[in-house]
Amino acid sequence: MTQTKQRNGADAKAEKRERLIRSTMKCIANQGMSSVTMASVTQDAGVSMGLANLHFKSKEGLLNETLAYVHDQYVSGLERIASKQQNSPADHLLEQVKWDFSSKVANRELLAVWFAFWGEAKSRPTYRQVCSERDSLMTDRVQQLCQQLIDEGDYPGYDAEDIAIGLCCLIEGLWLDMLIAPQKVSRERAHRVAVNYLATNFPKHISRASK
Amino acid sequence: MTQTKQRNGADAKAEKRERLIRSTMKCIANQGMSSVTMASVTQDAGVSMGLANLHFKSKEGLLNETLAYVHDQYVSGLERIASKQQNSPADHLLEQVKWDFSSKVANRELLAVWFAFWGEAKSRPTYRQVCSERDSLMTDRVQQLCQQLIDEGDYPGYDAEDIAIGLCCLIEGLWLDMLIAPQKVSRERAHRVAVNYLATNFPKHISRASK
DNA sequence: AAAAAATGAATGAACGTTCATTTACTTGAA
DNA sequence: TTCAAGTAAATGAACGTTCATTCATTTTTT
Repeated sequence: MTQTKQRNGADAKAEKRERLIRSTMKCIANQGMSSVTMASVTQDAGVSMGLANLHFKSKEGLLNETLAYVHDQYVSGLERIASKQQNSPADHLLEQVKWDFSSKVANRELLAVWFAFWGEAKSRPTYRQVCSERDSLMTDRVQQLCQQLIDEGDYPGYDAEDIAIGLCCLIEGLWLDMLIAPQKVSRERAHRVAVNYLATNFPKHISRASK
Repeated sequence: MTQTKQRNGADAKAEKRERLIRSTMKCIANQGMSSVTMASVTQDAGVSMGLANLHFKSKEGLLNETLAYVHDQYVSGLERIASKQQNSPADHLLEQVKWDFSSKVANRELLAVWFAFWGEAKSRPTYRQVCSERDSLMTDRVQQLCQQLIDEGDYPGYDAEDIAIGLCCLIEGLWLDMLIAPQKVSRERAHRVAVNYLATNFPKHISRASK
């Protein structure tokens, strides 16, 4: 008897939900968003076709919940890093960057899912809203930290928002290249490039060798 | 009688081809890749459904040719900038960045098309190959220019490839934010952020005010 | 007149959704 | 504890729709 069968109803329901979402992610990564079908998702999850509609009402619902799932995962990572007492804004930034290129975040399946939704964002306001919210949460926090560094050090002519947007966009662009050209842009290289960005902007606080 | 009808056969054929591709781009941007249909594309182009299959053999063929079309457009832009006699590597880089955030390149319809293909790239080797080729052409050129600046100036510990990848990824990430959050990342801001990246890395060659 | 370009209705495969039915779990009285 | 009644979860075949593709026919160009 599997562990599944020993759970009670509520847990089983939640587990099926998550299993369907994880299968959706796998299908998006392996087949592409435009080839995802309810049949392939439910088959991968090992459940009947009807169940997906029972839990998510429709395919659209399943995709919306999948985006919400990866969104929440990322946001809770942000929160977790912020809640840890950091030694300094610089360390906080470095922790953030380190996490953004950890295997939890920057693995190709998850990146493929993000880019699949980004690729549809222009024509789907629902997707765009969730994606831009993730973007704001990340940028706003980074901007605060950059502002602290600017205030501490002597960095004339620096605009915290521009620098924050630069870091966040650099990270997203590095993710793209990890997806498209993984042999050229490895996780290590991507991380190094992002740290270099910080080191070049804040030489008094962060060195190129930082990890 | 329209201009179309006055052309000869070969020109008319080429024009229909391009019109179908442009309609495909419009449909990808407006409806999303996963909602593009042969019916919507041919209706937008004002031709019969059969014609698309006549010219492109299949929907897959039409999408492949659409990607090739935007690829060729970008690459010829690269070539054009490179063929112009530039005063210096720094000017060349600035010209490149300026073009990357011109309305020709960084308009939301075209960006939506790029991200639609990027979003499917993991599961479609054909797309990935074309996309990574564009990436290489861009990065290689930027890397050469960065190397020239490093050789000219005194920039200890600089790795041209890392800096080049940084610039290219920053540009791509800025494109993403222009697509997802255009009210936050305008064309002007994106351009400024990219120039700042160059100015911060090469302070002896490029100033923040550069355009 | 011959060749090329273009049409669009017809075809059949693929897909999302539904719902009558079955299976599994929970509850509470004996 | 036991068991029956009630509730929730899950099934999957059937249905109707959508879509890409085809091809006999028409229109346009050479």
